[in-house]
Amino acid sequence: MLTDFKSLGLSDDLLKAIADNGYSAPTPIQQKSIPLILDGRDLMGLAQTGTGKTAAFGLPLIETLLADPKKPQPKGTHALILAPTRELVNQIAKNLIGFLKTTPLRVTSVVGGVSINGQIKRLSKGTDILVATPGRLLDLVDRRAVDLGTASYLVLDEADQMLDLGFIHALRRIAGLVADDRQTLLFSATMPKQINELAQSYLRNPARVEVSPAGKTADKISQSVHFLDQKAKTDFLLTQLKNQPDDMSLVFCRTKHGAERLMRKLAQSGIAAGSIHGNKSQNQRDRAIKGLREGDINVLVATDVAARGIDIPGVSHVYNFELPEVAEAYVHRIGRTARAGAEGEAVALCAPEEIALLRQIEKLIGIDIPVASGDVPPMSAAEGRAKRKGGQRGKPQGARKPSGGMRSHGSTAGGANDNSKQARRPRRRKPQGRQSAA
DNA sequence: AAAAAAC
Repeated sequence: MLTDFKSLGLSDDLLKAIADNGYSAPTPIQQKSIPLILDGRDLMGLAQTGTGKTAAFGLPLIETLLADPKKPQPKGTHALILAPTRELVNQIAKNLIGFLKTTPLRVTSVVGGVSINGQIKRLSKGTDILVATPGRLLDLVDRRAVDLGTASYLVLDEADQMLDLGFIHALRRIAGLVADDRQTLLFSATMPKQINELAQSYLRNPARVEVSPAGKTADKISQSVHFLDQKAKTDFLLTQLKNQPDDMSLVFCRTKHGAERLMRKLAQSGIAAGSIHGNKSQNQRDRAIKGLREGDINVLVATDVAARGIDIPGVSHVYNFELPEVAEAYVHRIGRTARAGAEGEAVALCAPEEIALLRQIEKLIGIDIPVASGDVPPMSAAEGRAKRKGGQRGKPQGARKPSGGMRSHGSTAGGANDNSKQARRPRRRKPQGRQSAA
């Protein structure tokens, strides 16, 4: 059965904008999310990479704001969208602007790494939708350049990362500043169980839309793994890249230094390569992505700054030159290819010391990645035990456990069995206040 | 343990 955007409850103006932007039929995450959001529900939306999550929250948000009789206050904003990297914020804003051409709504994006003055000036006039990275937003809050109290919609893109250690502090502060009776929307392709629990405290009577199990990789990505020593990886990658001179590749490394070093080696060997990581200026970062997009380079070597959300059409290969420490990052990295129905290839290079990481990734995505070359290293006794036991991912010491009491509010002391699904506590029925009142 | 995110 064919569902179109019109039947999802969007108005004619927006339908025209959707068509003008080249969208024909809504994706499953859009079909399921849009009516719920228009209905005013809080939402947890989980869907594979490249299936249109931005429009899944952006379109109903715009529709709602168009119907909203309230005018934004001076310096105020109606809706706040947060994302973990500057590039992703800018991309979201760009997508939204595409839908707003025929409307009076204003989108403003604020990120670090660029002058703050223009952002202050724009915000002084108020905005309907504000897209931001957390650090710069809080800077603007401290300068009294933005009033979040008028924001009655909060969206967290890449929600599991926004709720993880590196962002949670800023996020809590921001959530305490937006309107208490807001509508909250969380979206991601991954949602680890521990983070999901924390996420619930930001939601009020939420609907959950899960198009496929969280962590599942996109269908059109063909995955493989090569086993080889760390020192053999560079030559291997060079051979691969030289065999596909017309393809567009993204190569992920574990560290900024490693990414820079690898990019130089590739460039010395005649590959048109660039790099992107947090040690580069924003200008350099933007140029690197633009370079890949416009064909000045074929290969972009990156850290996880480029792992999530970034949409570069035409990326045919994603190489995991080093496997990520956190299994979820693998799902996002390879999700830079095979977007919007395209096909793509994900190639992992696994050194013997990375085998445990590989097994964690396979456990998360629910498949064994086909071995394309090299010998499968023998499983150590410790790994054997861990795999048989199943259960815990990550370090036994609990490196990713949220610190302090940040998630203690929900589960009562003791927290006996975290695996008991729904049975444990009745907080669904009795929605205690969300985490928001600072 | 690394990366990201403010100056």
